[in-house]
Amino acid sequence: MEKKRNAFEMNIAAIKLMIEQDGLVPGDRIPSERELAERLAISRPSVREALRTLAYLGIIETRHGGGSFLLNRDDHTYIQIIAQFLVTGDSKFEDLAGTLRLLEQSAFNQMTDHTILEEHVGSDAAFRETIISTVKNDLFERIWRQVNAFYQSFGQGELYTRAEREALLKRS
Amino acid sequence: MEKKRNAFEMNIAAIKLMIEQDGLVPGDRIPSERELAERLAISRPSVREALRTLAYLGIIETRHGGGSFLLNRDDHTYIQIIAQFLVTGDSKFEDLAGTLRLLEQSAFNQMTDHTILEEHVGSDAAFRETIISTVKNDLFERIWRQVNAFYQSFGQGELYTRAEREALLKRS
DNA sequence: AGGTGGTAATGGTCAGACCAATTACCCCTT
DNA sequence: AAGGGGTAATTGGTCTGACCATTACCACCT
Repeated sequence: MEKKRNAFEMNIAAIKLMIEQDGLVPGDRIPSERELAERLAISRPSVREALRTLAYLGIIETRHGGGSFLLNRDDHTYIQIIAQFLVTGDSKFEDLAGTLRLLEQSAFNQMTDHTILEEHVGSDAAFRETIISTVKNDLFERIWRQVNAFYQSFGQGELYTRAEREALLKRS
Repeated sequence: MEKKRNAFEMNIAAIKLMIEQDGLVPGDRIPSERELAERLAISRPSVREALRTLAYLGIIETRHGGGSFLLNRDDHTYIQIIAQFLVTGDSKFEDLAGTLRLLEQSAFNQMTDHTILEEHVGSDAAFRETIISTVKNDLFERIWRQVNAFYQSFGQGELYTRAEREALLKRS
């Protein structure tokens, strides 16, 4: 008997259920706030609290005067949200570079053919991007991309020098 | 010049900033909705929309009549939220295990002394936890912990068999 | 000092209003 | 009939105020 839960979470679940039952697909418009309030028998402020959360998570997009629309899964931003809260803690900046090195090293080690990196040895960004892309793991890639974005936001330059990149290739 | 952003997201950022500036730590009570509305010069409904989102993400916890409290980072529930939305689609669950393996492999490779792992070879969880802890990188450890929590939420068992763990040690 | 009750503070929810932006529609012109 | 323009309706954005439910606080009584 734990169906109590917060009414707020129930509202989110109800909206998601309604979206599913109505057979809405990404790009479709969901009912207006006033219509949702009526169908769910709750007030518009309550509907808005749920919709704002869904919008923050990237599930939907709201356009002033236009309505709310279901977004594609690729547009979902919860990964960014997680990273945002992960990084804004007391983690030190040098952790960023260290984490990037660890991620890229593990990706590099699992590569079977390193020759495709030779053409990118001149560019730090392309070199590292190529390494990550060979993993063929979407979650891993998104994590790396987020950490890298934070690293870049600090205005840092290259993570490796050209000599380091060449040494990596020579060693393999 | 893209500081426009949604007022809603600015409110969330403002609340997070206020929490930081006030030096609040997990467990502390944050100002009441009415006080927040006054300090941020916005209405209570707007404050609530932001607070409900933070509560849904597990950043804060609200108690009816009691107030809102800052939660521990470990209590954050965005992992469950992601799972909730991700699991309904063509979720690539295997990405989880793959990402964990990559993270732990990179951590393992940069260890200089593998002997401390011998006493934990009997426990998959302790074995992997020990590997990660040797990195001494807070951000890396938090990322791994989140991904691992996500993996555990699927009710999965051991990531490696005992034989695999022993083979790892023997090879080093 | 300990328990107890009342009161204040706080979150939960709602109704209604008004503004801003967009969309839909109808009418007019050509 | 087709196109364009302008107005009305729709929809999200925000606020005010109110009331209830729950909790926290504190003075009071025993």
